[in-house]
Formats: sequence, C-alpha cells, structure tokens
Amino acid sequence: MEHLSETEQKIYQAATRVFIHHGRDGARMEDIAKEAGINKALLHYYFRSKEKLYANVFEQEIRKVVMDLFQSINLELDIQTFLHTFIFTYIDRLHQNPFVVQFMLWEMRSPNTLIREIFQKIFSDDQYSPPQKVVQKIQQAIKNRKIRKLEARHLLFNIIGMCIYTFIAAPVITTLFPELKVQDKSFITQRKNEIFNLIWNGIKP
Amino acid sequence: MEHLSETEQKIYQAATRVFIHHGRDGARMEDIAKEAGINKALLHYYFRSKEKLYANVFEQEIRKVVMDLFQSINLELDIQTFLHTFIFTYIDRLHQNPFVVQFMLWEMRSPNTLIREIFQKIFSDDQYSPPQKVVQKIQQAIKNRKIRKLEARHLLFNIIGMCIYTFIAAPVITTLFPELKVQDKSFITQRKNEIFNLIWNGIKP
DNA sequence: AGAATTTTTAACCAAATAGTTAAATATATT
DNA sequence: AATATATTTAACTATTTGGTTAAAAATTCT
Repeated sequence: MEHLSETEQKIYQAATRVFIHHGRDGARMEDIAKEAGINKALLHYYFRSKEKLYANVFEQEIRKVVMDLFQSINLELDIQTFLHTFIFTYIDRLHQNPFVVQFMLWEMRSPNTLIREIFQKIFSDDQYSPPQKVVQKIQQAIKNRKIRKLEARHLLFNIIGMCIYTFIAAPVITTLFPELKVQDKSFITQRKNEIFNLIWNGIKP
Repeated sequence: MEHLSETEQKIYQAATRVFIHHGRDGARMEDIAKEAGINKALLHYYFRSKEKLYANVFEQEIRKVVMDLFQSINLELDIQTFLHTFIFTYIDRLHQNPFVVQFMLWEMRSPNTLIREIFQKIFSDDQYSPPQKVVQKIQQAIKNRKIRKLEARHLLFNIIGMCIYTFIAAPVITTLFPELKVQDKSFITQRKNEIFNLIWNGIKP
C-alpha cells in the first residue's frame, strides 16, 4: 500500500477496528471518526465514501488472512512437522488478530460483487495461493504413503475449521464453559496440541 | 411458543429470514414487511420494536441450534456409533438450516446483554445441555478405555468446528474450489465421512 | 343491527446516519 | 511576503430507517 499520511493511517486503523468489530452494516462513520480522533468530514475527504473505505479495509484484511496462511506454511518440512508447524503458527497468528476471519466469513455472505471480486483477486494470485499449496503438500504425502489415503481438500477444511472455531466461538465457549479461559495462552496451547494430535493420529499410516 | 395468528406467523418467518441473512444491523423493517407481505406498521403493532422482534427471533433460533445438537445425540450407543451418528445427524440438520449457526456466532460477538441472557438461559437449561452431554459421553469412553486419553471439551470443539465450517465457509470454499459443489449431497456426504474418519482414527485406542 | 374491538393501512414524524460545504487553518511554493 | 494548495472543521443537507398515528376495514360480540 502506497505511502499514507499520518491522518490517513489513523483513519485506516480506526476504520479497521470498527469494521472488524461491528461489520459493515454495524459500523458508523461517526464512530470511525471518533476512534481516529478526527472530524467526520475528513473520512470523505480521504476516502470519498463509506463503501470505498470499507472496500479498502476489506482488501487489506484479506491480504492479512492470506499472509497468515502463507506464513504458516513450510513446504520443506516432512508432512508431520509441516502439519505441526502449520497448526501452531496459524493459531498463533489467529490469536494476534482473532476477529478478522469471522469478519471475512460474515462479509463474504453478502451478495456484494465488489467484495467477491476483491477476495477472488487476492486468493487467485498464484504466488499467494496457500490453500492450494497445503492441498498439494497433503496429496504428495498421500502419494508417498506418508499418510493414509484421504481427500486432501477436506483435510484442509477440517484443519482450518478446528483452528478458527477457537476464535469464532469464543463468546459461546465462554458462556458454556466459563472455567475455560479462551484468551489464556494455556488454553491456546492446549487447543494446538489437541488439534495436532487429532490430525496426526487420524491420518498417520 | 404460544398460538400466533396467521399474520404474526408470517411476520415471524419473514423476520427470521431477513435477520439470519443480513444480521441484526443489516436487517431493515421495511424488508421484513415486504417479505411478509404486510404494512410496516403491523410489525410494531405485533412486536412493539425492531429490538423485541429481533430478540424473539434470536431466542427461537437459539432453541433450534440447541435442538439440532440435542437431536444428534444418542447416549445409548457405543462411542464409535455415537460419534458417527452425532456427526452425520448434526451435519444433516445444519444442511437444512445452513445459516443459523453463523448468524448466532456473529450476533454473540456483540456486547448485547439481552442476547447473552437469552443464550445463557437456553443453554443452561439442564434438560437442554447437549454440549455437556457430549463431553460426559466422551469422558466416560476415555475412562472405560474405549478411546485414547484426551481433553473431551476440545474434542467437542473440534467436531463442532469441522461440522459448521462446511456451511460457514461455503462462499469461501466455492470461490477457492469452484469445482466443489458445496450444496450437493455428495459433497456433504464426503464431508461427513472425512470428518468421522479423521475423528475416529484420531481417537481410537 | 349496532357497538366494540381488532387488524390493517397510508401517510407521516423523529432520529439516525452518510455525505457535503463554506470557511478557517496549516503547509508548501513562488 | 504573497499566493497556491492541502488539510481540517463546524455546521449543515439529504437520505435512510425505526417508529407513530388517525382512520378505514374487518371481525367479534351483544
């Protein structure tokens, strides 16, 4: 993203927080302005409209989602270490930005063609196609009989589903199991271990 | 729910569709009225306010979520059949009402005390505490050495996470893997099998 | 049949919210 | 120093949206 002025960056960061926490429909331009510590008119001076600001934020956050996946992949590792590294790193990165995935999934529900185009553009960039890389790594491991025969894409969905559930369902888990501290590092560490153990025990030859 | 007039039922059903697809903030009273085929003033005549209508809908939908879990549990089965039945039935029920879980998780994010109270009231009813029943069943199986030692609650989170990911991430899966028909029965059947196989292989002694 | 009550509607109001504007201020350029 | 441009603001406008109302119509009751 090209150089932004300090005010633009403040707006961008405030908008990101408000959009992620409230969704597009729940976000108020007045709230974004207050969060940024500026007059509301400046939002339109720099970004023209709520829709443009939102599209801007959505695109940057999708890039972060892709980067989180990308940074969790190390194709040089053997499959067991690969999956271990992927799960542990991915959950760590989700933990640092726990609301963005749910924001993305929620916004992707709407028949907003702009959002769909942004998403497709970012994920279809061949350099940034982490889901495909993970699927290919799994398929290769199956071919080399390092793991049992299975549908690679479904394994990917299963891994991602378990990892993100931790953060998406945090309010529900907290209500049903108040003794579990979903924000604590120990809970997160246990999640990682339970997920990896289930995965590895479930697919090893 | 006590007897409703035909108009009230039409309003309720329309409101459910609009709230579930758009969320509370994205739902418009005018849209609900149009969907119900009535004048907007009737919404207020019967339900007093958007907030009351929303709370009513949220409560009924949470009851459905609880019922879906409840109907997927059969404690008389051995652990392997229990998990198989739970996963297959739960996914079937999610498939029939694929948007409600994401609606619930999204709305549970907001610091809306009314929503939290509704949720807690429904899930804490001892008769309807499906998550606890699943956890207890798993703990008993561990104790009886029917499955390996693990944290029962985390296994529950893993199962639920994989099942609901199918529907929550449908727009994303469709974009990344267009050849996968996420609405097709064959995809759903494969999801069930892959999830169960991963689970059982991952926890059997 | 007439009265009472309930249901429904078109029209309207009040509040919320995105967006705009004229002017002031700050910064950059000549 | 003067001018041009960029940034910022208070105040405002336009539109959206939840909610209200008076009256008509339908239904129920006596």
